[in-house]
Amino acid sequence: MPTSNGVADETSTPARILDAALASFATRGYEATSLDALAAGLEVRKQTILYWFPSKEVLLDAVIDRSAIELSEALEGSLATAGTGWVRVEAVVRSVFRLAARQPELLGLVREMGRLGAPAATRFVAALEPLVSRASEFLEAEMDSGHMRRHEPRLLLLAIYSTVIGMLTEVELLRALGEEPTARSLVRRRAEILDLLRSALVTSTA
Amino acid sequence: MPTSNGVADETSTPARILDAALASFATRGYEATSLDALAAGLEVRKQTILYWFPSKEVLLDAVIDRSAIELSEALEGSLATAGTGWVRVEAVVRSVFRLAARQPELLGLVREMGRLGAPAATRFVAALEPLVSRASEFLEAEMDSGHMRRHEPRLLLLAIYSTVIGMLTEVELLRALGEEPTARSLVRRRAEILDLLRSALVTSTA
DNA sequence: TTGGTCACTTACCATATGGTAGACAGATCT
DNA sequence: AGATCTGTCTACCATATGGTAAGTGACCAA
Repeated sequence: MPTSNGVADETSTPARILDAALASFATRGYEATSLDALAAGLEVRKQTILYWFPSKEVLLDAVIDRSAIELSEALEGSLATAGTGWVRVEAVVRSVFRLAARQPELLGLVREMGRLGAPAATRFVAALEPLVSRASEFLEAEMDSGHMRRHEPRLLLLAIYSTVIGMLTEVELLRALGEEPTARSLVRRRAEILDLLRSALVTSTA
Repeated sequence: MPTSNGVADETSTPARILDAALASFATRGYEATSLDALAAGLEVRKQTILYWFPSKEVLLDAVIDRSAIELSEALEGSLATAGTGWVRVEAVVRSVFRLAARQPELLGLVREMGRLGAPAATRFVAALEPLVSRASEFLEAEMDSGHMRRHEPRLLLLAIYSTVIGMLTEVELLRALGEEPTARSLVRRRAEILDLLRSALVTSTA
């Protein structure tokens, strides 16, 4: 049986397995990822993977858990920013884009989650539930106090989420639209999203 | 060799295969769909599928082609609506929601396309290219004539697309947010999207 | 009647997949 | 030194997968 704290070390085998699995799940997808291919990329036998994670599904769960934590930590900070409603929304969107530049696999996994069946998706959503609740409550409070145009808070959240994820993960569509995955393009996409959201949310012109 | 016009008839074997494949590709995903499972659902031997579509990839291409045509036909009509800029945008969004109620698999496939590798996604995007160009040009013209707030047309298109698709296909997230997939919920989601888009696009208050 | 085509079936097959059993080297403990 | 534990490897396996080869009965034209 594997030691429980083996995952902590960044360079340990289980940590490397998690990294590779996250990357492959995010790009190729869960079903399209084979343990053999994963092991080959790590220069390790497949059975080593199964030693640390007794099944492919357990591996997925581990990836989900770790990613949800990283995602929460990255966003909760910016969600706690000071300032009026719009400033805070902008801070969160900016931090998502920063995250996408630093760890694109994380966003890819988020997208993949929406596709996987109930067990995995539910686990992921459950892990992010506190973040979602806080964001939803924040939006509602800001609308109550008149800082933002009135919308259904949870649906607004879904709309923001979908747009941001779309702008960051729809690589084929972006290519078809002439947007290559460069840093410059990322900045343009961020500006566009912020522009759209501001005009949809802000009540009075600054 | 199969006869080329076998697909035309709605109840023919190839047409039924296409229907089942579309449904499974849209919900389970392409890789997670096995020809055996597909055949079992149709009460047909797997080899019958391979008789009409010589490989799984060819079957996917056929599904893509047929779906792209249906999608184009459904949207081109509403895109040709008369009226000012916003009215036409609203008409298109409404027709997408109508389509989602009638043929939810079609929207599911669209979502799946963004996930599949270059060959499939490219084929799909290419088939929809005329529609995308026309929509993009329309948006640009409306912005030039001052009917709409200025945005990057292609990125705006992607934003609208992402939001609509998200509202219609993010079933797990919607459930977590308390939105069950009922007809009533669909109406609320549509209202929310239209509200968001209107405030983001329309220049003068009506 | 016969020859051929069409739609589909039964019988196989090579490969890849997730997963199991057990051996083995090195470190750690007694 | 001997026993135990840890991490990895070699060897194997049952199953599922996409795909091939060779039929079979129905229909149809000559």
